[in-house]
Amino acid sequence: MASLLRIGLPGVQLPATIGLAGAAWRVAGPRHNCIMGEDDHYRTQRINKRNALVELGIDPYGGRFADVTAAAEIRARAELLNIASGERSELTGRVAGRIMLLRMMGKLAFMTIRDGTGILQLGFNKADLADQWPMLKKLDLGDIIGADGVVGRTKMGELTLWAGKVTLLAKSLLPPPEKWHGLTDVDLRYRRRYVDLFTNPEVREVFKKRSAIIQAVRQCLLDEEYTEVETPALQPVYGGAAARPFTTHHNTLDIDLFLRISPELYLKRLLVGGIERVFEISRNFRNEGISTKHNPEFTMVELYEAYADYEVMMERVEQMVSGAFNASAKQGVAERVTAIEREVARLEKEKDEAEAKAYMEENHLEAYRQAQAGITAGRMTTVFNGEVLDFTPPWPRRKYADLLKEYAGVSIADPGATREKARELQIDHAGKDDAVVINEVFEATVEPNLIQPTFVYDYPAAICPLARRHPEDPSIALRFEAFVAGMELGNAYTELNDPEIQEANFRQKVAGEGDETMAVMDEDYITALEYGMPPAGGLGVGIDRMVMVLTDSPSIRDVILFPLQRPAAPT
RNA sequence: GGGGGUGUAGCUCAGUGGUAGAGCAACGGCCUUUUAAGCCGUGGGUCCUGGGUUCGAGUCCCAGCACCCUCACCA
Repeated sequence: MASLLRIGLPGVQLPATIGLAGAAWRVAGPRHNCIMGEDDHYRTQRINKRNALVELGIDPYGGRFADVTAAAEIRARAELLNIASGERSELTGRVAGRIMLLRMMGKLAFMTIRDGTGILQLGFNKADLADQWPMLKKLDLGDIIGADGVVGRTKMGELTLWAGKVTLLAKSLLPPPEKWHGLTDVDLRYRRRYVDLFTNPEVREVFKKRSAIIQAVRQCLLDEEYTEVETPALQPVYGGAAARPFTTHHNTLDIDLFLRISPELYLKRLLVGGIERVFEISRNFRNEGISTKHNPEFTMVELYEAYADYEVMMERVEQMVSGAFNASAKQGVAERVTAIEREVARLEKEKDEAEAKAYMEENHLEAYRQAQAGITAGRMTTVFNGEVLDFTPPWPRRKYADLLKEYAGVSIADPGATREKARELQIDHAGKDDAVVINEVFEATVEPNLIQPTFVYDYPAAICPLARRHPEDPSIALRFEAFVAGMELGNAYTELNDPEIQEANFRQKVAGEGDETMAVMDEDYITALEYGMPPAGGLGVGIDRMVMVLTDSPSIRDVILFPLQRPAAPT
């Protein structure tokens, strides 16, 4: 991943400044409780420079800086002017951004700054800058500056804003990471995501895509006349999933509350209330393990549609993922191919064939080329963990029992054989219900093989207390899960709206589920069903995982800005 | 919780029981066309923590901590 991070623009950077509000900077002293050794000479030197700037009458933290032109806009406008190398144009502009690279050369200086749209080279010469030249020498990598100047090209042809005036907008007190490798320490990247973001362009791209994906999902549902709602995250009774909740306490009411593990039971209350198509993009909290696929808080879109069933929900999954694909991966694949090819070419030129080849393989160039070819042919192909995935609807629909037979070699109707298989797989099945054992065998044998997007439908009923039973086989529930890359992406039911069966299911203790059981009685939910809930299809899709597969991010922590971490040890 | 790996300068990383290293960054000097990257010089360390073995430990042993990967549980 480290080398991947360096695709694209060179990085550089510097952590944000903390706790320097008001006049505090005038007397800044050592900061305590810092994670790393930051009370060192790097910081001291920068504080000294900042103080020197104050002496020059400069506010080191700037202020409003109006009428800024984006770097990308400067680039686009310059493109139309056909400026020759070594020439300056008539085009003037004002830009602002963080100093990423800095090359001081006697009476001439170049900087590369970055704003939200990209990078731009600034050129300074002592004659043009006049009395601002001493100030320039007090600037460091990581500082945020503004510049006014005229657009031109250097002798080497690089687009450059030749600055006549420079404005300090924020002095940076901490040194940025190494400019070539960027910040690669995984722990530090998450703890100081702000540094990761301004250092590593690919990271910003992932989160821009995440935003675009969420927008696409929302738009898809709004287009289908869904209403977006917000339901409680603080719940007196938790439910809607098999998971352990976080507990908390409200002081005034003096009651214990749970952080929601799922919005399901509230959203279905809204079906009772007559909001017939309803969805929520909600944060859910599950007090369980952390892994590459699990963060204790994660984002789901859940939706419920009256008079529909789980087959309609399959179409909704395909619609949402298609929208999300077009909003993110489609462009991303082309960009990745270009970026990898560029880096391979550089390595071939500057290093050797072997290194270039290794890079090519490490970054799955062949898979990306295949995916791009697929897109050109009108398919929704992308790459995740080196595998080409094809999201083009319709996705394969496979019956749970058939897959169990295919991969585990056992019949869903033969608990004895299933237990035998469980023994073989070294799954502890003693004292567990048949359905639980079957599902554990399914998870062990089938799920890892579900690489391409696939709907698995008709689950054992005992593990689906909120789903309607199959009309012809009460041991089967009308439920499907969507899988991709061996990962569960979504889960859907034809919803159970019979209050008596629901109540019985809540009371049913399924052996082997441990603490993570869905059998938590919710009296008010039963009451709601007794008023009458329309038959409905319901669906939940993990947004984080969707972002993972659409951005080729191998860990869920790569798509969550601030994943949960143990607090840094005091120093 | 089990297994594997990592932890050395601000960052990225070398380091073979015997004086703690490189590149970038920083500081000083020179430099008007650089593209990660001019030249010369200088400074910079709780080698994750605590024990142990040893004449001597960054290196070997034990324990702990943090992070990553993986398995188990879950979405």
